[in-house]
Parts: sequence; C-alpha cells; structure tokens
Amino acid sequence: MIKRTLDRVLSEDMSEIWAVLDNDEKRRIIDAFTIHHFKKNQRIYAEGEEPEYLWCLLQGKVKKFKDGVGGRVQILRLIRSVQYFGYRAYFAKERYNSSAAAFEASIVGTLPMTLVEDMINKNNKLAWFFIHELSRNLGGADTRIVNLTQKHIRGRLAEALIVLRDHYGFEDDNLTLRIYMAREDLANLSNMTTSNAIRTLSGFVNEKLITVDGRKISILNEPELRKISKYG
Amino acid sequence: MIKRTLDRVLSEDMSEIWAVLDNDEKRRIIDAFTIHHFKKNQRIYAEGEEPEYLWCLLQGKVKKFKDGVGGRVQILRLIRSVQYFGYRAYFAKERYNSSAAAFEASIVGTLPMTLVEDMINKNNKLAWFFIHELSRNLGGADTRIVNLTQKHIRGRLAEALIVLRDHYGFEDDNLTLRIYMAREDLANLSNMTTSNAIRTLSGFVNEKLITVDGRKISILNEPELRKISKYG
DNA sequence: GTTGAAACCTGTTTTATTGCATAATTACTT
DNA sequence: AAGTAATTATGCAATAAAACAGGTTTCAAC
Repeated sequence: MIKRTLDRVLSEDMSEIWAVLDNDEKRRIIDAFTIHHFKKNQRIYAEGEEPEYLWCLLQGKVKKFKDGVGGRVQILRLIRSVQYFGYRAYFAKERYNSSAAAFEASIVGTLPMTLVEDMINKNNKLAWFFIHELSRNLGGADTRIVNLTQKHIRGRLAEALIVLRDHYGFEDDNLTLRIYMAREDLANLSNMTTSNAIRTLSGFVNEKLITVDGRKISILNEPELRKISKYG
Repeated sequence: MIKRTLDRVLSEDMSEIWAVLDNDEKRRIIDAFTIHHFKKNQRIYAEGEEPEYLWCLLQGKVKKFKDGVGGRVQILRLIRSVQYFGYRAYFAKERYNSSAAAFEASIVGTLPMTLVEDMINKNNKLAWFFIHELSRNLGGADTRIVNLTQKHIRGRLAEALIVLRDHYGFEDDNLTLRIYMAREDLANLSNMTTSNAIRTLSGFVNEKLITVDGRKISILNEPELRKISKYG
C-alpha cells in the first residue's frame, strides 16, 4: 500500500518538483520520503517548534493559522493537494511562525529539509521552484493585509467565499464549494467573530447570493459576490 | 562622483550580495548598475506596473504601500539602506502588487532583473540570498496580519513605534527615532485614521512613554511600550 | 430513546473606532 | 512679510463590530 502510494505520489502528485530532478536525486527522495496520516482537526505542527521537514499535502485539506490576542485565531493560508508547506521557517532560519492543522482527514508526505537544502544546492531549478512559491505567497500575504484591515464585514466574508471557490473549486454540480468548514473557521479566515460570520452568511442567503445547508455552501450569484468582495 | 559612489556602493553597501560573486559577475554588475535620485515623497514605482529592476536603496528611507478601499493606504514594509526591493513581483511573474515611494530624499541603484535572474542561474549563493530574504519577509507579513487585525489601537501604534525603533534605530542621543514621518504615515502604518494616530500619540505622551516635538519622537519607556504592543 | 456536547442562530447591549467639524499651529511660497 | 496650504490637534456624534446572553438544532455515545 505504502509502496503503491509512493509510486503514485512521486510520479504524479509531486510532479512539479519531480520533473526537475535527475535519477540519483529521485532515488534519494524515495528513500527519505515518509507518509503521515492526520485526522480531522489534528495539528500537524505548532508555532514555535523547530522546522525539520518539507511537508507535502497529498490528500485532504490543511489550514495554516496563528493564535493571536485573547484566544482569537487567524487563518493565514489554505493548502490543497498537492501543495508544499512548512519550509519557510527553515529557509528563514526561524522557528515556525504559524501552526498547521488538517481541516479533514489528510495524508501528508515529509522530506527532511536538510535533504531539500542539499538538493537546492545541486539543482538550480529547485531553487527557482521555491523562489517562485515564496514570491507568490508573499504577494498574497500583502494583499490579504489590506483586505482584512480595510474591508467591512460583508466584503471580508464575500472575499473568503471567493477564495474558497478559487482554491478548492466546486463539486460536480458546479455550485457547491468543495470544502465544508465550521462557521468558526469561516470567521477565523475572515477576521470576524463566529456570531458575525453566521449573521452575515444569513444575510447573503436572504439576498439569494448563496444557499446554505449546514456546512454545505452553494454559490448562486458569483459576480455579485465578487462585487461585494471588491467594494465591500 | 558616480564612479566614486559606485566603488563604495559595490564594495561596501552591496556587500551581502557582492561577497558571493566572482570577478566576471562583478564586472557585469558594475556595467549595468544605475544610480537614481528620488525626492521626498516621490514615487519609485506603482502597483500594476511591470517589474524590470532590482532596486537597491543606498541612502534614505523608502516605504512600500498599497492603496486600499476608499482612498485609504496601508504601509506594508519599510526599507532602509542597504536593502533590496522590487524583485518579488518579477520572481512571481506578476505585476507590482504594491507601490514604493521615498520617505525622504533617497538614492537608489537598479539592476535589470534579467541580469539578476541570469546570475542566480550561475551562482547558487545568490539564489539562497533571495530564498532567505523572501522567507523572512513572508514570516513578517504573516505576523503583521495578526497584529493589524487583532490588536487594539494603542497596541498597533505601540507596535509601529517599536518597529520604527528596531528598523531605523535611534539618533546619537539613544532616544530619538531616526525617522521623521507625518502622523498620516504613522496612521497608515498602524491601520488607523490620522486623527486616532494623533490622539493615541498624545495619550502616550501623557503617560510619559514618549515625547513628541513635531515629527521628532523620542522613546522614554521602551519596555512599557513593548508591553502595550504585545498585549494591547 | 435519552443525554450531553458541540455547533449554530439571534437579539440586545456595549465599546472601540471612525467621521466630521473646527481650530490652532507649522511649513511653504511668492 | 503676508498669505496660503498642509499638518496637527481636539471634541462630539455616528456607527460598525464585538461581547454577551439565551435559545435551538445536530449528532454522537450510551
């Protein structure tokens, strides 16, 4: 089972990195690559810990978040399969600056960062891969600062819904978000209290922008939602 | 004059990058390196433009900012000499996501990003330089998201003052911040209105945490300020 | 089925922050 | 030196969002 997963993982899922490696490098990765399973809401790593591994989400969904003032939590980034995470702190020579946890049951692969570092030294394309990833993430973080601080509550929630849509996509009906998160997570993503996330979500339902059935959210009027996200 | 500046710049100011280059690379940089002067408050580049250059602040102070909702501005990062900026968008293959402007009269050097890209391909240490820079900036941005969204007004302003202290340091008296910015800039840095920046600053003066004389700010009680920044 | 816990919902109260108006001060400009 | 613009300062009304409190639904465990 693990062997079969490895084959698939390394040839398909990790293709973005895989493609730039030679045979010797591939051999070293196969030997060091370890598969981990995480349950729903289980923590993968915590802020303050020493970063040792490159994490690669193979299946499931993961959130990166920071515990802030007075028990409040801010979700910083969402990870989908197949994406890499947990490498920033190692590169910055810092401890983890945020925590990671599984949204739902997830499968994650790890590689020791020492090995990654070594491979970057030998393979310039790998260096470019991380420069590119870091640069895109940094741009996203800067945009997020302005969105979260300047937009009103409706704008922030609309923005969050759009992000979920763009990041995880729709189910086969082309309406329902392919992620099912608690109101609290939605609130922590949009910088508001859970009460206000619920209230504002109801507002959107009344305005026929979305439908809500428990954690199932369907988007009926995406253009209007994008408008609210932009000018709200 | 330019020649003398170039000598000094390339051997001292750019030392961090300079040190990892061989003679041929140094030659190519000297040929392509161009010096630019910016007046106080002059824009260096604007959000939406195509990134072409690596910018290197040689003298002065620069702010990176984003124009947000309803004419509001958010200052994202402060640049001091000698620091590099403007490369993220190029690496991400995006247009500029934020603008840069000089706080005060500043001297900036540029290198074409195509040359930088070329040198990264040939010199792995340069790749590491940018991986390191990007990683640290990304960590800072994540922390900033939580600071700006969760802290109250006093905490945000105290935080801003501490950032200014850590980033630009003190004058020779070991009290006065080595940067003189308008209340409006202080507000845009701390995510508040100018009125509130003024009000809150006065509050700090009354509490004998700081003294203010026009744009001259001296820090009297740094530990208390850090406390407010942390728990405010 | 009953119990208990967690998640969800909603109305009211309270508070932090903005918006606005006005005035005083300072910095520029001619 | 006078006049104008920009910045700093402060009080008060308006308001967005949080805090609180009470209630309902959902769902898993026994």
